[in-house]
Amino acid sequence: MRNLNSMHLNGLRAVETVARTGSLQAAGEELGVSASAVSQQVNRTEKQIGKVLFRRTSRGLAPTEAGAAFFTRLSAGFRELDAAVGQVRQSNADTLVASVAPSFATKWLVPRLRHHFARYPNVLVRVDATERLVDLSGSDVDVAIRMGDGRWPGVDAELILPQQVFVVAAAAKAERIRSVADLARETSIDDDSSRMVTWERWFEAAGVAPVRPLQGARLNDPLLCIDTVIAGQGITLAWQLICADALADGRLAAPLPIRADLGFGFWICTAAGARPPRKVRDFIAWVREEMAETAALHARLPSG
Amino acid sequence: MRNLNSMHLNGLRAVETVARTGSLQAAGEELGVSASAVSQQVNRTEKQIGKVLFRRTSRGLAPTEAGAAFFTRLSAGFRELDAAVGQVRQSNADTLVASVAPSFATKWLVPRLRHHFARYPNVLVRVDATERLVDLSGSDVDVAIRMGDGRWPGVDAELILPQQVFVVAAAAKAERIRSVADLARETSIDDDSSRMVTWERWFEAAGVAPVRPLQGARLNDPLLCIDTVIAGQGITLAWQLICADALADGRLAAPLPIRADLGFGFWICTAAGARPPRKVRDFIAWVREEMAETAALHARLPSG
DNA sequence: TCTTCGGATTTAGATTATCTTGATGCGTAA
DNA sequence: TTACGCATCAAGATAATCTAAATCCGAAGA
Repeated sequence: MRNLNSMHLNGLRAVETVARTGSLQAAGEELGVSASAVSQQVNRTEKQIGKVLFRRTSRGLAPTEAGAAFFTRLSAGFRELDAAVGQVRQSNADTLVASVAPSFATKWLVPRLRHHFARYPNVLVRVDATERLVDLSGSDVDVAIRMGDGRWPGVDAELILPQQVFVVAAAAKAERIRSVADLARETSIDDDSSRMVTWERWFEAAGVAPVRPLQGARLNDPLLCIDTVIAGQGITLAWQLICADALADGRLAAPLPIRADLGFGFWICTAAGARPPRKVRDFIAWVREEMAETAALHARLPSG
Repeated sequence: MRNLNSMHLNGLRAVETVARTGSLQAAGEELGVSASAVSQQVNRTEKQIGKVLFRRTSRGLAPTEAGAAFFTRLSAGFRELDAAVGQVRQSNADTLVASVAPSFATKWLVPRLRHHFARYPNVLVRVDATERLVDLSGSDVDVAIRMGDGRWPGVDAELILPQQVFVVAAAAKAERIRSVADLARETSIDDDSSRMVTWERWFEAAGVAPVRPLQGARLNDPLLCIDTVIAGQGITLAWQLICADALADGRLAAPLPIRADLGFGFWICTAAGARPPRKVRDFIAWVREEMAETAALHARLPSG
């Protein structure tokens, strides 16, 4: 941008408009300023460029030939800018950005996205899979689905899927676990990506005397924990969403009948106080519907 | 430009620069303002667009995905503008605009232009053939070649080809004209594109008693007059440049031996007071050289 | 040739936009 | 925890830009 940085862009816009409309008056009208202002802009730009761009005639400004090629490219440039602005503005209307945890994206959202597309073909859903709790009013994220207790500042949150927490183990290992006391002999694979699910809180919510499983790996992704457990490396505390299919097909088992309610689940969140636009309300309604099936499935999960 | 007219272009430039450089500081440096100023520009632009374009991180601004496509097009647009400005600036160096009368362009300049190109292949000469006396400092015209007495305000003028004025007629008609008195029986085809050449001034300069030729057509182009005279429609006052070839090949004859000096000729003019750039000085030198041949040719012209 | 008219330009002052500085906040690295 | 880098905010200073009215200029018409 060597040439451009020393130019007044508004001057260039004035020049382009004058070239296109043929007079200062018309250009001024299009730009919403007086003809005088346009005149000054054009003159300044001519000075900056070092060439006379218009011949002043009694019925307006006519491009000099030196200017003709210039105006063509100027117009092309401004049209491109215009299109860029138009596109990014419009993209508001037809794309929806959902920020979700990677585990939720993998296990639930992405597999169902084609249903959403079938119903709302005009809306492109972009999934922003991140651990980070994004600031809904300070980013381009329209909606977030988060695991937690629903108490976040600055968001309106609706509980869409309550979750219980229970012990899971690979099928072979599960047979050795008949009671809570047996946990003390097992190695625990802990997820530290969330502060919500801990053995302490689980024993407390389950209302049983705490025992101490052996300390195994600490991973920062619940799905990683599940995979590690499936591989027979130990046990972990899980909730329905992340282990439903592994329980259903027998790769995992829930050896104990205790499903503790830690008061958490999945919430769908929008920026506080603002009525979400249509596309977001549609998306939320769609999530609720799909969630109904998921919740029913979870209720039928084998355990104990 | 529906979208663009409501935007601050400088804001867009700020956004583009930040996207490219990755931080407000760097962008500010490139734009020559403080980081704070860039921050304000970016924020305002985000407000105008209605979308958050950057994620604020502790080591700079990172584009949101919504922004990525936008920045691509923004950059393309600004590059186009930049190229346009660069081109029109540079075109100064390698094109030369010469404003000449149509008759001079046809009879002299255009036929010789290929010599100029042969010697200065980098310089594109654009011939602006117009009757109008252009304002050399208020247009993109670098040099003008004008017929007259050299007294024009605002230009530095150099006489390159003095011209005499004499009576011409088609060969057949010329035989009937033996003396000035015979002119009274002829029809005169007058050029009124210039005030310089009139029968009154010619008789005065020739120092002979005026007679009145019959009034024929009045045309606004000396070449048109010549053609009309060649067609046998009458006589006219001409000067060497416009009738040299017709005299040489016999289509025209100059029946009288009087070549009146009206004090006019062709002058090459540049904007007053300014030393012309190299390309213009080269052009003028070239014109002088070519003119030497032309003047020699004119001296050998048959007459009387 | 004179007048008139449409448009461009100039000028000065008023109004806005923009910038700078210094303070503040926030997240990462030491 | 502190320190650092960077973004942001706030207020005043500065500079760009606009408007209005007067003026200029060339073309068309009387």
